[in-house]
Amino acid sequence: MRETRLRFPPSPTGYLHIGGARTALYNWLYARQTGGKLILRIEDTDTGRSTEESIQGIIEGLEWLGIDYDEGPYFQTDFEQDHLAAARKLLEKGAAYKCFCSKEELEAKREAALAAKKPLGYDRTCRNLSPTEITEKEAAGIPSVLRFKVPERSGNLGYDDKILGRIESNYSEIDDFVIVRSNGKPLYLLCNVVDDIRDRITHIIRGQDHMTNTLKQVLLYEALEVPLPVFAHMPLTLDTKKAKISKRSHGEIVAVQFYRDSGFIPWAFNNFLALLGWSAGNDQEFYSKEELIKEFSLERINKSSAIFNYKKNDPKFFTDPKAIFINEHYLRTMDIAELGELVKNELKKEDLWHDGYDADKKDRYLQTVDLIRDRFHTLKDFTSLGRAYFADDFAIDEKPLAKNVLKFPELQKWLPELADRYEKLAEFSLEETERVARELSDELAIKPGIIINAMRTVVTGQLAGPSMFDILVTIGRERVVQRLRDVGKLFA
RNA sequence: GUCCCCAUCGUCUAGUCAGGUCCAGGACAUCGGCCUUUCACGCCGACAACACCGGUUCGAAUCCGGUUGGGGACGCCA
Repeated sequence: MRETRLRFPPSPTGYLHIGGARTALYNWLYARQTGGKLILRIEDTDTGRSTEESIQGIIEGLEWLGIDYDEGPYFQTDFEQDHLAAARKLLEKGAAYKCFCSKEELEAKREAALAAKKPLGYDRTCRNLSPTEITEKEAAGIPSVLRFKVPERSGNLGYDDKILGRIESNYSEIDDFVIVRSNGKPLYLLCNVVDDIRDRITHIIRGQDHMTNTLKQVLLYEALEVPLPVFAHMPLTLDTKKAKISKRSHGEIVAVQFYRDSGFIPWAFNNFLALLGWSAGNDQEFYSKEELIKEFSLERINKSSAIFNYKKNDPKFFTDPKAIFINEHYLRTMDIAELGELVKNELKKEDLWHDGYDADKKDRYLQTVDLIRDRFHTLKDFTSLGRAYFADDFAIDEKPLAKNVLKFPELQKWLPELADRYEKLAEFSLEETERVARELSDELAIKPGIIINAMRTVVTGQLAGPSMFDILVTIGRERVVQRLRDVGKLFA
Protein backbone atom coordinates (compact mmCIF):
# COMPACT_ATOMS: atom_id res chain seq x y z
CA MET A 1 0.00 0.00 0.00
CA ARG A 2 1.28 3.41 -0.85
CA GLU A 3 2.35 5.69 1.94
CA THR A 4 -0.27 8.09 3.24
CA ARG A 5 0.83 11.69 3.16
CA LEU A 6 -1.16 14.43 4.84
CA ARG A 7 -0.63 18.10 5.27
CA PHE A 8 -1.60 20.97 7.48
CA PRO A 9 -1.44 24.17 5.45
CA PRO A 10 -2.26 27.21 7.58
CA SER A 11 -2.13 30.70 6.21
CA PRO A 12 -0.06 32.79 8.57
CA THR A 13 -2.50 35.64 8.98
CA GLY A 14 -3.22 35.21 12.66
CA TYR A 15 -2.61 32.89 15.54
CA LEU A 16 -3.40 29.19 15.55
CA HIS A 17 -7.01 28.95 16.65
CA ILE A 18 -8.81 25.92 17.96
CA GLY A 19 -10.45 25.15 14.62
CA GLY A 20 -7.06 25.04 12.96
CA ALA A 21 -5.63 23.04 15.81
CA ARG A 22 -8.39 20.49 15.48
CA THR A 23 -7.75 20.22 11.75
CA ALA A 24 -4.06 19.72 12.44
CA LEU A 25 -4.88 17.14 15.09
CA TYR A 26 -7.14 15.09 12.82
CA ASN A 27 -4.54 15.12 10.06
CA TRP A 28 -1.87 14.16 12.53
CA LEU A 29 -3.95 11.34 14.02
CA TYR A 30 -4.63 9.89 10.61
CA ALA A 31 -1.02 10.15 9.53
CA ARG A 32 0.18 8.48 12.71
CA GLN A 33 -2.43 5.79 12.53
CA THR A 34 -1.51 4.84 9.00
CA GLY A 35 2.21 5.15 9.51
CA GLY A 36 2.23 7.99 7.04
CA LYS A 37 3.72 11.45 6.98
CA LEU A 38 2.43 14.83 8.05
CA ILE A 39 3.67 17.87 6.22
CA LEU A 40 3.49 21.42 7.50
CA ARG A 41 3.12 23.93 4.73
CA ILE A 42 2.81 27.63 5.38
CA GLU A 43 0.55 29.13 2.73
CA ASP A 44 1.96 32.61 2.64
CA THR A 45 1.01 33.68 -0.86
CA ASP A 46 -1.06 36.50 0.54
CA THR A 47 1.97 38.64 1.19
CA GLY A 48 -0.11 41.53 2.40
CA ARG A 49 -1.47 39.65 5.36
CA SER A 50 1.16 37.05 6.18
CA THR A 51 3.39 37.82 9.11
CA GLU A 52 6.48 36.28 10.64
CA GLU A 53 4.88 36.57 14.06
CA SER A 54 1.98 34.48 12.93
CA ILE A 55 4.26 31.80 11.52
CA GLN A 56 6.04 31.57 14.85
CA GLY A 57 2.75 31.44 16.70
CA ILE A 58 1.51 28.55 14.58
CA ILE A 59 4.71 26.57 14.97
CA GLU A 60 4.81 27.15 18.71
CA GLY A 61 1.16 26.24 19.02
CA LEU A 62 1.68 22.92 17.27
CA GLU A 63 4.74 22.25 19.36
CA TRP A 64 2.85 22.91 22.56
CA LEU A 65 0.09 20.55 21.48
CA GLY A 66 2.65 17.92 20.63
CA ILE A 67 1.55 17.72 17.02
CA ASP A 68 4.79 16.94 15.26
CA TYR A 69 5.32 16.89 11.53
CA ASP A 70 7.66 14.90 9.36
CA GLU A 71 8.36 17.45 6.66
CA GLY A 72 8.39 21.20 6.59
CA PRO A 73 7.64 23.81 7.30
CA TYR A 74 7.57 24.43 3.59
CA PHE A 75 6.70 27.91 2.43
CA GLN A 76 4.32 28.22 -0.46
CA THR A 77 6.03 31.30 -1.86
CA ASP A 78 9.20 29.25 -2.36
CA PHE A 79 7.41 27.26 -5.02
CA GLU A 80 6.09 30.08 -7.13
CA GLN A 81 7.85 28.73 -10.21
CA ASP A 82 5.97 25.44 -9.87
CA HIS A 83 2.68 27.28 -9.64
CA LEU A 84 3.41 29.43 -12.66
CA ALA A 85 4.61 26.47 -14.69
CA ALA A 86 1.30 24.76 -14.02
CA ALA A 87 -0.54 27.93 -14.99
CA ARG A 88 1.37 28.09 -18.27
CA LYS A 89 0.55 24.47 -18.94
CA LEU A 90 -3.12 25.15 -18.41
CA LEU A 91 -3.03 28.21 -20.67
CA GLU A 92 -1.24 26.31 -23.40
CA LYS A 93 -3.63 23.40 -23.41
CA GLY A 94 -6.59 25.77 -23.45
CA ALA A 95 -7.74 25.00 -19.95
CA ALA A 96 -7.23 28.61 -18.91
CA TYR A 97 -7.59 32.00 -20.52
CA LYS A 98 -6.61 35.59 -20.05
CA CYS A 99 -9.22 37.89 -18.61
CA PHE A 100 -8.92 41.64 -19.03
CA CYS A 101 -11.85 42.67 -16.88
CA SER A 102 -10.81 45.23 -14.34
CA LYS A 103 -11.40 44.86 -10.62
CA GLU A 104 -13.73 47.83 -10.76
CA GLU A 105 -15.84 46.33 -13.52
CA LEU A 106 -16.12 43.04 -11.70
CA GLU A 107 -16.97 44.75 -8.46
CA ALA A 108 -19.72 46.73 -10.17
CA LYS A 109 -21.13 43.60 -11.76
CA ARG A 110 -21.08 41.77 -8.46
CA GLU A 111 -22.92 44.56 -6.71
CA ALA A 112 -25.48 44.72 -9.47
CA ALA A 113 -26.01 40.98 -9.30
CA LEU A 114 -26.38 41.15 -5.56
CA ALA A 115 -28.93 43.94 -5.83
CA ALA A 116 -30.83 42.10 -8.52
CA LYS A 117 -30.60 38.91 -6.45
CA LYS A 118 -28.91 37.16 -9.31
CA PRO A 119 -26.07 34.65 -9.12
CA LEU A 120 -22.80 36.33 -8.28
CA GLY A 121 -20.40 34.46 -10.54
CA TYR A 122 -18.15 35.75 -13.28
CA ASP A 123 -20.05 36.33 -16.51
CA ARG A 124 -17.33 34.88 -18.75
CA THR A 125 -16.86 38.10 -20.69
CA CYS A 126 -13.30 37.23 -21.71
CA ARG A 127 -13.75 33.51 -22.13
CA ASN A 128 -14.08 33.59 -25.88
CA LEU A 129 -11.86 36.45 -26.86
CA SER A 130 -10.25 35.99 -30.26
CA PRO A 131 -6.45 35.86 -30.54
CA THR A 132 -6.62 39.27 -32.22
CA GLU A 133 -8.61 40.79 -29.41
CA ILE A 134 -6.18 39.41 -26.89
CA THR A 135 -3.22 40.80 -28.77
CA GLU A 136 -4.89 44.19 -29.06
CA LYS A 137 -5.67 44.40 -25.38
CA GLU A 138 -2.18 43.37 -24.44
CA ALA A 139 -0.72 45.90 -26.86
CA ALA A 140 -2.89 48.54 -25.22
CA GLY A 141 -1.29 47.61 -21.92
CA ILE A 142 -4.46 46.33 -20.28
CA PRO A 143 -3.48 44.04 -17.39
CA SER A 144 -4.94 40.58 -17.29
CA VAL A 145 -5.47 37.73 -14.88
CA LEU A 146 -5.53 34.07 -15.78
CA ARG A 147 -8.81 32.28 -15.32
CA PHE A 148 -9.49 28.59 -15.30
CA LYS A 149 -11.84 27.59 -18.08
CA VAL A 150 -14.49 25.38 -16.54
CA PRO A 151 -15.31 22.68 -19.09
CA GLU A 152 -18.53 23.09 -21.04
CA ARG A 153 -20.24 19.91 -19.98
CA SER A 154 -23.68 18.89 -19.01
CA GLY A 155 -24.25 16.88 -15.93
CA ASN A 156 -22.55 16.83 -12.62
CA LEU A 157 -19.09 17.17 -11.28
CA GLY A 158 -18.29 15.52 -8.00
CA TYR A 159 -16.11 13.53 -5.68
CA ASP A 160 -16.47 11.06 -2.86
CA ASP A 161 -15.99 12.62 0.51
CA LYS A 162 -14.80 10.33 3.30
CA ILE A 163 -17.01 12.08 5.81
CA LEU A 164 -19.95 13.40 3.81
CA GLY A 165 -20.27 10.83 1.07
CA ARG A 166 -20.81 11.73 -2.56
CA ILE A 167 -20.73 15.47 -3.23
CA GLU A 168 -21.97 16.71 -6.58
CA SER A 169 -22.71 19.92 -8.33
CA ASN A 170 -23.59 20.94 -11.85
CA TYR A 171 -20.80 22.20 -14.06
CA SER A 172 -22.79 25.32 -14.74
CA GLU A 173 -22.54 26.23 -11.08
CA ILE A 174 -18.79 26.51 -11.16
CA ASP A 175 -17.23 29.88 -11.83
CA ASP A 176 -14.29 30.48 -14.11
CA PHE A 177 -12.01 31.21 -11.19
CA VAL A 178 -8.80 33.23 -11.23
CA ILE A 179 -5.59 31.25 -10.89
CA VAL A 180 -3.01 34.00 -11.52
CA ARG A 181 -3.30 37.61 -10.44
CA SER A 182 -2.72 40.53 -12.79
CA ASN A 183 0.62 41.09 -11.04
CA GLY A 184 1.68 37.62 -12.11
CA LYS A 185 1.34 35.99 -8.69
CA PRO A 186 -0.50 32.67 -8.49
CA LEU A 187 -3.56 32.23 -6.28
CA TYR A 188 -4.58 29.77 -3.59
CA LEU A 189 -6.76 27.38 -5.60
CA LEU A 190 -3.89 26.68 -7.99
CA CYS A 191 -0.97 26.87 -5.52
CA ASN A 192 -2.69 24.54 -3.14
CA VAL A 193 -3.26 21.87 -5.77
CA VAL A 194 0.20 22.19 -7.28
CA ASP A 195 1.80 21.87 -3.86
CA ASP A 196 -0.35 18.93 -2.90
CA ILE A 197 0.64 17.21 -6.11
CA ARG A 198 4.33 17.93 -5.59
CA ASP A 199 4.15 16.85 -1.95
CA ARG A 200 2.35 13.69 -3.09
CA ILE A 201 -0.51 14.32 -0.70
CA THR A 202 -2.87 11.36 -0.52
CA HIS A 203 -5.49 12.62 1.94
CA ILE A 204 -6.84 16.11 2.35
CA ILE A 205 -8.62 16.61 5.66
CA ARG A 206 -9.90 20.16 5.95
CA GLY A 207 -12.92 22.18 7.02
CA GLN A 208 -16.27 22.17 5.28
CA ASP A 209 -15.70 25.79 4.41
CA HIS A 210 -13.48 24.42 1.62
CA MET A 211 -16.18 22.38 -0.04
CA THR A 212 -16.74 24.73 -2.94
CA ASN A 213 -13.00 25.05 -3.38
CA THR A 214 -12.77 21.32 -3.67
CA LEU A 215 -15.12 21.22 -6.60
CA LYS A 216 -12.89 23.68 -8.42
CA GLN A 217 -9.77 21.87 -7.40
CA VAL A 218 -11.13 18.59 -8.68
CA LEU A 219 -11.21 20.30 -12.07
CA LEU A 220 -7.64 21.43 -11.61
CA TYR A 221 -6.47 17.91 -10.84
CA GLU A 222 -8.20 16.71 -13.96
CA ALA A 223 -6.70 19.44 -16.13
CA LEU A 224 -3.29 18.74 -14.69
CA GLU A 225 -3.86 15.05 -15.35
CA VAL A 226 -3.25 13.91 -11.81
CA PRO A 227 -5.44 11.46 -9.88
CA LEU A 228 -7.53 12.85 -7.05
CA PRO A 229 -6.47 12.51 -3.42
CA VAL A 230 -8.99 11.42 -0.81
CA PHE A 231 -11.03 14.34 0.48
CA ALA A 232 -12.55 14.57 3.95
CA HIS A 233 -14.37 17.73 4.96
CA MET A 234 -14.61 18.19 8.69
CA PRO A 235 -17.50 19.96 10.37
CA LEU A 236 -16.79 23.51 11.42
CA THR A 237 -16.47 24.74 14.97
CA LEU A 238 -19.05 27.40 15.75
CA ASP A 239 -19.63 29.69 18.68
CA THR A 240 -22.71 29.60 20.90
CA LYS A 241 -24.47 31.86 18.43
CA LYS A 242 -23.58 29.39 15.70
CA ALA A 243 -21.18 31.68 13.92
CA LYS A 244 -17.86 30.43 12.65
CA ILE A 245 -15.24 31.07 15.29
CA SER A 246 -12.57 33.52 14.34
CA LYS A 247 -9.85 35.57 15.86
CA ARG A 248 -11.57 38.74 14.83
CA SER A 249 -14.83 38.14 16.60
CA HIS A 250 -13.77 35.96 19.51
CA GLY A 251 -10.35 37.11 20.55
CA GLU A 252 -7.97 35.07 22.64
CA ILE A 253 -10.53 32.55 23.84
CA VAL A 254 -10.16 30.68 20.54
CA ALA A 255 -6.37 30.89 20.39
CA VAL A 256 -4.37 27.80 21.22
CA GLN A 257 -1.90 30.04 22.96
CA PHE A 258 -4.59 31.07 25.42
CA TYR A 259 -4.91 27.49 26.61
CA ARG A 260 -1.18 27.14 26.99
CA ASP A 261 -1.09 30.38 28.98
CA SER A 262 -4.10 29.35 31.05
CA GLY A 263 -2.41 26.26 32.39
CA PHE A 264 -3.94 23.54 30.26
CA ILE A 265 -2.21 20.22 29.89
CA PRO A 266 -1.40 19.80 26.20
CA TRP A 267 -2.69 16.29 25.79
CA ALA A 268 -5.85 17.10 27.74
CA PHE A 269 -6.57 19.82 25.25
CA ASN A 270 -5.98 17.50 22.31
CA ASN A 271 -8.31 15.02 23.94
CA PHE A 272 -10.99 17.69 24.17
CA LEU A 273 -10.45 18.82 20.58
CA ALA A 274 -10.62 15.27 19.28
CA LEU A 275 -14.03 14.78 20.84
CA LEU A 276 -15.36 17.98 19.33
CA GLY A 277 -16.65 16.35 16.17
CA TRP A 278 -15.56 12.77 16.54
CA SER A 279 -16.44 9.82 18.73
CA ALA A 280 -15.48 6.18 18.62
CA GLY A 281 -19.14 5.20 18.89
CA ASN A 282 -18.92 4.33 22.56
CA ASP A 283 -18.84 6.26 25.81
CA GLN A 284 -15.10 6.55 26.20
CA GLU A 285 -13.99 10.11 26.66
CA PHE A 286 -10.42 9.89 27.89
CA TYR A 287 -7.84 8.64 25.47
CA SER A 288 -4.12 8.26 25.78
CA LYS A 289 -2.18 9.37 22.75
CA GLU A 290 -1.70 5.77 21.67
CA GLU A 291 -5.36 4.90 22.14
CA LEU A 292 -6.56 7.87 20.16
CA ILE A 293 -4.20 7.16 17.29
CA LYS A 294 -5.47 3.61 17.25
CA GLU A 295 -9.18 4.40 17.54
CA PHE A 296 -9.47 7.47 15.36
CA SER A 297 -11.28 7.14 12.05
CA LEU A 298 -12.36 9.52 9.33
CA GLU A 299 -15.63 7.69 8.87
CA ARG A 300 -16.71 8.42 12.41
CA ILE A 301 -16.18 12.15 12.19
CA ASN A 302 -19.52 13.88 12.58
CA LYS A 303 -21.20 15.58 9.67
CA SER A 304 -22.75 18.38 11.64
CA SER A 305 -20.82 21.27 13.08
CA ALA A 306 -19.91 21.45 16.74
CA ILE A 307 -20.38 24.36 19.06
CA PHE A 308 -17.53 25.57 21.18
CA ASN A 309 -19.49 26.21 24.34
CA TYR A 310 -17.66 28.81 26.33
CA LYS A 311 -19.34 31.12 28.80
CA LYS A 312 -18.18 34.66 28.83
CA ASN A 313 -17.53 36.45 32.08
CA ASP A 314 -17.63 33.37 34.25
CA PRO A 315 -14.35 32.98 36.12
CA LYS A 316 -14.97 29.36 36.95
CA PHE A 317 -15.95 28.41 33.42
CA PHE A 318 -13.82 30.73 31.39
CA THR A 319 -13.92 28.34 28.45
CA ASP A 320 -15.86 25.27 27.33
CA PRO A 321 -16.68 23.41 30.58
CA LYS A 322 -15.87 20.13 28.93
CA ALA A 323 -12.37 21.31 28.17
CA ILE A 324 -11.92 22.23 31.81
CA PHE A 325 -13.41 18.94 32.95
CA ILE A 326 -11.04 16.94 30.79
CA ASN A 327 -8.12 19.03 31.97
CA GLU A 328 -9.09 18.40 35.60
CA HIS A 329 -9.26 14.71 34.93
CA TYR A 330 -5.70 14.62 33.64
CA LEU A 331 -4.56 16.89 36.43
CA ARG A 332 -5.87 14.41 38.98
CA THR A 333 -4.89 11.18 37.33
CA MET A 334 -1.74 11.69 35.34
CA ASP A 335 1.62 10.35 36.43
CA ILE A 336 2.79 12.47 39.34
CA ALA A 337 6.36 12.84 38.11
CA GLU A 338 5.07 14.02 34.76
CA LEU A 339 2.77 16.50 36.42
CA GLY A 340 5.66 17.59 38.60
CA GLU A 341 7.49 18.69 35.48
CA LEU A 342 4.56 20.75 34.26
CA VAL A 343 4.13 22.37 37.65
CA LYS A 344 7.86 23.05 37.73
CA ASN A 345 7.48 25.29 34.70
CA GLU A 346 4.72 27.20 36.42
CA LEU A 347 6.73 27.62 39.60
CA LYS A 348 9.70 28.85 37.63
CA LYS A 349 7.61 31.48 35.92
CA GLU A 350 6.54 32.78 39.31
CA ASP A 351 10.03 32.49 40.74
CA LEU A 352 8.88 29.92 43.26
CA TRP A 353 11.04 27.04 42.09
CA HIS A 354 13.91 25.67 44.20
CA ASP A 355 16.45 23.36 42.70
CA GLY A 356 16.11 21.16 45.74
CA TYR A 357 12.70 20.11 44.44
CA ASP A 358 14.55 18.20 41.78
CA ALA A 359 17.08 16.74 44.22
CA ASP A 360 16.91 16.03 47.94
CA LYS A 361 13.43 17.55 48.29
CA LYS A 362 11.98 15.78 45.29
CA ASP A 363 9.81 13.39 47.27
CA ARG A 364 8.46 16.20 49.37
CA TYR A 365 7.82 18.26 46.25
CA LEU A 366 5.90 15.53 44.46
CA GLN A 367 4.00 14.70 47.62
CA THR A 368 2.93 18.33 47.85
CA VAL A 369 1.83 18.43 44.23
CA ASP A 370 -0.06 15.20 44.73
CA LEU A 371 -1.78 16.50 47.84
CA ILE A 372 -3.13 19.66 46.30
CA ARG A 373 -3.88 18.66 42.73
CA ASP A 374 -7.30 17.21 43.47
CA ARG A 375 -8.95 20.57 43.87
CA PHE A 376 -7.28 22.37 41.01
CA HIS A 377 -8.56 23.07 37.52
CA THR A 378 -5.44 24.17 35.70
CA LEU A 379 -1.70 24.29 36.13
CA LYS A 380 -2.03 27.95 37.05
CA ASP A 381 -3.77 27.04 40.29
CA PHE A 382 -0.56 25.61 41.72
CA THR A 383 0.98 29.06 41.89
CA SER A 384 -2.16 30.99 42.75
CA LEU A 385 -4.39 28.96 45.04
CA GLY A 386 -1.45 26.77 45.97
CA ARG A 387 1.10 29.49 46.55
CA ALA A 388 1.22 28.89 50.33
CA TYR A 389 2.72 25.47 49.69
CA PHE A 390 5.72 26.96 47.93
CA ALA A 391 6.22 30.39 49.46
CA ASP A 392 5.55 32.46 52.57
CA ASP A 393 4.27 35.55 50.82
CA PHE A 394 0.83 34.22 49.97
CA ALA A 395 -2.37 36.20 50.18
CA ILE A 396 -5.11 35.39 52.70
CA ASP A 397 -8.49 35.11 51.06
CA GLU A 398 -10.93 37.56 52.56
CA LYS A 399 -13.87 35.28 52.98
CA PRO A 400 -12.20 32.69 55.25
CA LEU A 401 -10.33 35.48 56.98
CA ALA A 402 -13.57 37.01 58.16
CA LYS A 403 -15.39 33.75 58.75
CA ASN A 404 -12.69 31.64 60.36
CA VAL A 405 -10.29 34.11 61.93
CA LEU A 406 -11.51 37.63 62.65
CA LYS A 407 -14.71 36.28 64.12
CA PHE A 408 -12.70 34.80 67.01
CA PRO A 409 -10.27 37.37 68.48
CA GLU A 410 -9.13 34.81 71.09
CA LEU A 411 -7.33 33.02 68.27
CA GLN A 412 -4.57 35.55 68.85
CA LYS A 413 -3.84 33.59 72.02
CA TRP A 414 -5.00 30.13 70.94
CA LEU A 415 -2.99 29.75 67.75
CA PRO A 416 0.37 30.84 69.24
CA GLU A 417 -0.32 28.40 72.07
CA LEU A 418 -0.88 25.66 69.50
CA ALA A 419 2.32 26.71 67.80
CA ASP A 420 4.22 26.26 71.05
CA ARG A 421 2.85 22.78 71.51
CA TYR A 422 3.64 21.84 67.89
CA GLU A 423 7.15 23.07 68.35
CA LYS A 424 7.69 20.80 71.33
CA LEU A 425 6.19 17.74 69.66
CA ALA A 426 8.55 14.80 69.49
CA GLU A 427 7.07 13.75 66.19
CA PHE A 428 5.32 16.17 63.81
CA SER A 429 3.01 13.53 62.36
CA LEU A 430 -0.54 13.25 61.14
CA GLU A 431 -1.70 11.59 64.36
CA GLU A 432 0.21 13.85 66.71
CA THR A 433 -0.78 17.13 65.10
CA GLU A 434 -4.41 16.12 65.16
CA ARG A 435 -4.24 14.84 68.74
CA VAL A 436 -2.70 18.09 69.97
CA ALA A 437 -5.19 20.26 68.08
CA ARG A 438 -8.14 18.37 69.50
CA GLU A 439 -6.61 18.37 72.94
CA LEU A 440 -6.32 22.14 72.85
CA SER A 441 -9.90 22.65 71.74
CA ASP A 442 -11.04 20.33 74.51
CA GLU A 443 -9.17 22.35 77.08
CA LEU A 444 -10.62 25.55 75.71
CA ALA A 445 -14.07 23.96 75.52
CA ILE A 446 -14.51 25.02 71.90
CA LYS A 447 -15.36 23.05 68.80
CA PRO A 448 -12.31 21.56 67.07
CA GLY A 449 -13.57 23.13 63.86
CA ILE A 450 -12.76 26.59 65.16
CA ILE A 451 -9.12 25.74 65.62
CA ILE A 452 -8.88 23.67 62.46
CA ASN A 453 -10.53 26.14 60.14
CA ALA A 454 -8.60 29.04 61.58
CA MET A 455 -5.46 27.03 61.06
CA ARG A 456 -6.41 26.32 57.45
CA THR A 457 -6.87 29.98 56.77
CA VAL A 458 -3.68 31.05 58.49
CA VAL A 459 -1.54 28.29 57.04
CA THR A 460 -2.86 28.18 53.44
CA GLY A 461 -4.80 31.42 53.01
CA GLN A 462 -7.68 29.39 51.60
CA LEU A 463 -11.22 28.59 52.61
CA ALA A 464 -10.95 25.01 51.45
CA GLY A 465 -8.28 22.46 50.83
CA PRO A 466 -7.04 18.98 51.60
CA SER A 467 -7.30 17.38 55.00
CA MET A 468 -5.82 19.86 57.45
CA PHE A 469 -3.34 17.55 59.09
CA ASP A 470 -2.02 16.37 55.73
CA ILE A 471 -1.41 20.00 54.99
CA LEU A 472 0.51 20.55 58.23
CA VAL A 473 2.81 17.63 57.65
CA THR A 474 3.34 18.56 54.02
CA ILE A 475 4.09 22.20 54.61
CA GLY A 476 6.34 21.30 57.53
CA ARG A 477 6.65 22.19 61.18
CA GLU A 478 8.79 25.27 60.83
CA ARG A 479 6.52 27.11 58.46
CA VAL A 480 3.37 26.02 60.27
CA VAL A 481 4.62 27.22 63.62
CA GLN A 482 5.65 30.54 62.17
CA ARG A 483 2.33 31.12 60.45
CA LEU A 484 0.36 30.21 63.57
CA ARG A 485 2.38 32.61 65.65
CA ASP A 486 1.87 35.40 63.18
CA VAL A 487 -1.90 35.25 63.48
CA GLY A 488 -1.91 38.57 65.31
CA LYS A 489 -0.89 40.37 62.11
CA LEU A 490 -4.24 39.55 60.62
CA PHE A 491 -6.04 41.45 63.35
CA ALA A 492 -3.95 44.56 62.93
C1' G B 1 -30.23 35.66 -4.49
C1' U B 2 -27.63 30.92 -6.29
C1' C B 3 -25.17 26.46 -5.01
C1' C B 4 -23.37 22.96 -1.30
C1' C B 5 -23.68 20.76 3.59
C1' C B 6 -26.20 19.75 8.11
C1' A B 7 -30.48 18.76 11.74
C1' U B 8 -31.11 13.71 18.85
C1' C B 9 -31.11 16.91 25.93
C1' G B 10 -28.39 24.02 27.11
C1' U B 11 -23.39 21.72 25.17
C1' C B 12 -20.35 17.26 23.29
C1' U B 13 -22.51 12.89 21.64
C1' A B 14 -24.46 7.09 21.22
C1' G B 15 -28.24 5.08 18.34
C1' U B 16 -29.36 6.36 11.66
C1' C B 17 -25.84 2.96 6.67
C1' A B 18 -28.24 -3.20 7.77
C1' G B 19 -36.42 -0.05 10.73
C1' G B 20 -38.54 -3.45 16.18
C1' U B 21 -34.14 -4.87 21.93
C1' C B 22 -34.93 3.33 22.23
C1' C B 23 -41.99 6.23 25.66
C1' A B 24 -33.97 7.32 23.21
C1' G B 25 -28.14 5.74 26.42
C1' G B 26 -23.54 8.32 28.24
C1' A B 27 -20.69 12.75 29.46
C1' C B 28 -20.32 18.06 30.68
C1' A B 29 -23.11 21.93 32.80
C1' U B 30 -27.25 22.96 36.28
C1' C B 31 -30.15 21.52 40.73
C1' G B 32 -30.90 18.17 45.03
C1' G B 33 -28.79 14.38 48.47
C1' C B 34 -24.82 11.28 50.73
C1' C B 35 -19.73 11.62 52.26
C1' U B 36 -16.51 15.56 54.56
C1' U B 37 -14.62 19.58 61.11
C1' U B 38 -13.63 22.85 55.04
C1' C B 39 -13.68 22.36 49.92
C1' A B 40 -13.01 19.21 45.93
C1' C B 41 -13.16 14.23 44.34
C1' G B 42 -16.40 10.18 44.60
C1' C B 43 -21.29 8.04 44.92
C1' C B 44 -26.80 8.45 44.44
C1' G B 45 -30.79 11.14 42.27
C1' A B 46 -33.42 15.11 39.39
C1' C B 47 -34.03 18.25 35.14
C1' A B 48 -33.54 17.79 29.90
C1' A B 49 -33.77 15.97 23.10
C1' C B 50 -35.40 12.57 18.17
C1' A B 51 -37.14 20.55 14.30
C1' C B 52 -42.03 20.18 11.60
C1' C B 53 -45.48 17.92 8.05
C1' G B 54 -46.57 14.06 4.94
C1' G B 55 -45.36 9.10 2.85
C1' U B 56 -43.59 3.80 3.03
C1' U B 57 -44.29 -0.12 6.78
C1' C B 58 -47.55 -4.49 11.16
C1' G B 59 -43.78 -1.11 13.24
C1' A B 60 -39.77 4.97 11.90
C1' A B 61 -35.05 8.81 15.81
C1' U B 62 -33.67 5.33 11.92
C1' C B 63 -36.03 4.84 4.94
C1' C B 64 -38.39 8.54 1.16
C1' G B 65 -40.44 13.52 -0.07
C1' G B 66 -41.41 18.38 1.35
C1' U B 67 -41.16 22.48 4.85
C1' U B 68 -38.58 25.12 8.40
C1' G B 69 -34.14 26.21 10.79
C1' G B 70 -28.73 26.55 11.01
C1' G B 71 -24.04 26.74 8.67
C1' G B 72 -20.69 27.31 4.58
C1' A B 73 -19.31 29.13 -0.23
C1' C B 74 -20.11 32.60 -4.12
C1' G B 75 -12.63 37.44 -3.73
C1' C B 76 -6.97 39.53 -8.48
C1' C B 77 -7.99 36.03 0.48
C1' A B 78 -6.35 31.42 2.21
